[in-house]
Amino acid sequence: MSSFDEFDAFEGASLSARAMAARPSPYLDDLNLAQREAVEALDGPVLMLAGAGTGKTKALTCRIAHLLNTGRARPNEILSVTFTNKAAREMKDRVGRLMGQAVEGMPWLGTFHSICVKLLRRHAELVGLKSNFTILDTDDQIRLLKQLLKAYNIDDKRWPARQLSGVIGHWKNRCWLPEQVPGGEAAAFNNRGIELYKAYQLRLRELNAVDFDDLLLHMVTIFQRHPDVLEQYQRWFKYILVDEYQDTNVAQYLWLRLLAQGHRNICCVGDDDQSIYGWRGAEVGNILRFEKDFDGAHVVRLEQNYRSTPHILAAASNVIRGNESRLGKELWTDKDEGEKVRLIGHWDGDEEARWIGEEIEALQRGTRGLRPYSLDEMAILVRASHQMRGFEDRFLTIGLPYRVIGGPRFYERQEIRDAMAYFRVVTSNDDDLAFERIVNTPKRGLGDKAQQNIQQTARHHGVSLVEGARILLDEKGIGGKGAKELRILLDGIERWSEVARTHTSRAVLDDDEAVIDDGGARTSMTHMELAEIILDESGYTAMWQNDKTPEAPGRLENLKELVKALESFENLQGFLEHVSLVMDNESDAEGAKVSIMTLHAAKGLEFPAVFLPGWEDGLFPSQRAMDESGLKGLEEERRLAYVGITRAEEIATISFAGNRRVYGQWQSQMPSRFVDELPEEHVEVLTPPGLYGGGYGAASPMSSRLDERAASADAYNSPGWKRLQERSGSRPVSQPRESRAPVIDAQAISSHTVGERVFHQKFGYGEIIGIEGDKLEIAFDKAGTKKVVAKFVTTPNDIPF
DNA sequence: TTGGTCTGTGTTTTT
DNA sequence: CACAGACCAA
Repeated sequence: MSSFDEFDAFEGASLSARAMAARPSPYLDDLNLAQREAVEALDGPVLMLAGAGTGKTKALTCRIAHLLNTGRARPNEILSVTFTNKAAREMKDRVGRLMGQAVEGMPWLGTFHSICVKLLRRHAELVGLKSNFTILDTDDQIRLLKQLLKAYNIDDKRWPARQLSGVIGHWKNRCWLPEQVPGGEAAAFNNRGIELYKAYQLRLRELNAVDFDDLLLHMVTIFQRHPDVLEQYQRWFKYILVDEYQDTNVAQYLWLRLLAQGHRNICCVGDDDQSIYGWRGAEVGNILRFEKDFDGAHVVRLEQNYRSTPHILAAASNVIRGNESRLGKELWTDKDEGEKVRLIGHWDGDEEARWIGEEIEALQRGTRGLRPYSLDEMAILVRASHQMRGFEDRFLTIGLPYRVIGGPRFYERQEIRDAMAYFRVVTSNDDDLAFERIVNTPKRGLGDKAQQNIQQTARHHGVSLVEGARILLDEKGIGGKGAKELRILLDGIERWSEVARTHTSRAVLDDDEAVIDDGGARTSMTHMELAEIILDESGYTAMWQNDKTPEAPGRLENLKELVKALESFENLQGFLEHVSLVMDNESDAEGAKVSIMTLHAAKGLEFPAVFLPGWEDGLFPSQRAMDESGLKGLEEERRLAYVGITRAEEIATISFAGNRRVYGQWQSQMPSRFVDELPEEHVEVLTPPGLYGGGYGAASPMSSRLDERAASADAYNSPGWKRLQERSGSRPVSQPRESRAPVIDAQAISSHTVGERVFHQKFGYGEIIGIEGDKLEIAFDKAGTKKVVAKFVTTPNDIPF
């Protein structure tokens, strides 16, 4: 059924193994003692505790190289798991480089999910699925659950599908099948959670579909119920490596333990201090418990840091010291001292954004004896994504190029999901969830009622929605505009499906071009052309072409990109199989830009200069984390702080604001408790230009509870606050708002007039309502009134007057 | 069926 | 404040 090329027969083992073992291992010379120990301890369980920036990936890839080089295993016998595709790719690259391109494949180096898909496609029938099952994205999942709630007559306003999805996800992360959910959880989702979970799983099986969590859950189930299958893989995977072990959830842990049970050749790499995904099921306990789970485990600590200066490391260490349950690690470096961690308080969030913008420009120029930094070397790491807006707004007005990392991923975008839904329907006509998504996109006059009709007909006849729709049409159960449009759509699907079927593979030359009989005219096309035709004929492309919102051109661009991405696949089917798991967001590489991202997104990255704004209690540590998870939550927040600080190589700048607009309301803020955990001797307190000497809480509106807190003696006595007061001293109340003279672009001034219609990259169309130097005040059609720099605005000539 | 207005809500996110 | 989802009127 499926090809077993990853398992090709193993011949001449001992001789080749011996020949391999005789090879030199030059890569070992590059390692420090601890790294070398971790690489050379090949057999038995190994826990590599790798602190931030200690060369973990290096050790991991060398270990793989060593396994191959000593002939312990061949590339296809090593199971090597990561969490992200990016990490998997990087490891593949680096192993390839170490081995001199000699490593073809490493078919089992990948994410938990992509490896599980591969395995599950082989054994799908053991959990009642066909091997061509579809993987649902979150949209599909929610839609399915909504239908379920409706069927169960549950008010989805009081009990939203999102919440149910969360509950089920939580259980799946723990590896509980519906019948295994413990009694203590029975009250979940209004006492009906377990019942609904069971129904959901049933429905998924009917649809021949799985969600992301199922990929692991099903594999664990299969391993547990079919010892013969498990044994086959236990024998095949001679060595197991796991990256970011602190992020594994129970399901992943069980999966690994089952596979490692035989030979126990498992090497887990991780850092308990960087466990920041507890809220989505990761169990720090997995790494804390490792030595108990794997008796006689060899524990290696990587503590020499190659990334940051001593001041930065000291600051990070001192913060993380506040956590109770740690395996214990102390990072050290032989780097020169460098700059102290810089700490600065601001009047409010706007001030903070303004200051950081200026500081970035100053670093760029190279000031105070520091080397000049390129924008690519700088990053702003925030706790919550809504903090990004302030920086974006500010950077847009001053014309500072930035890039936001970790926004909606490419394949999560509406237009990409829509397009993929079209492809899904075409490749498998019975993909009901995909059909549902596209049946009225673009608008075809097929609203709720018509769709319900189709659903009913389909269910009544026990067929797919596409089939049901056809029956409904034939029975004249639907009329008017909808009927006509539906007919066109169904005919289209039939036509495209035919092409997709006849056009099987690009790899086989003879089949390269599909030939369809189109009213006597012979047409041939590639699957890329087919994709374009689907999007055109369905009216989907036209929908965005007619859309006047500023995002529309970008969406069309993305669709083009999607079609281009098809090129590297054999056919639509092959594309769909991979895309849901593997597609990454596009890297907009052109030009140096400051990166803005969340602390979570920053894990694993490093930058010479890092800004950590918004260190205020309630924001960071987040109030919610503390309310919901108490001390555990606070400790995770603290690890987040640790991750943030350790991203910096040379300069770390922490800041907080005394006032911040939260949900439109001004609130006064207290400095984060983490600020007080910074070691004073490694911190330099900076003074913002124009910091009021008067104090933070006093001048702010007395409207909220937080306000009272800030205005109380407590706030003034907080050490972080005191320290700032001492160092910054009193200053006159009036001060320049801008420390730099505005640069005036003479051309810009002369080329715009009030009342003119203009176009802006980000905000779309708008009308100029004011001009101030080189800044234009523009009332945008969609984005409201903003001040932007004139050079970012164009006068479109296709707009009359 | 559509689109507009209203109401409620409001971390972190990979696959 | 800003956005999504629900609800209601045409």
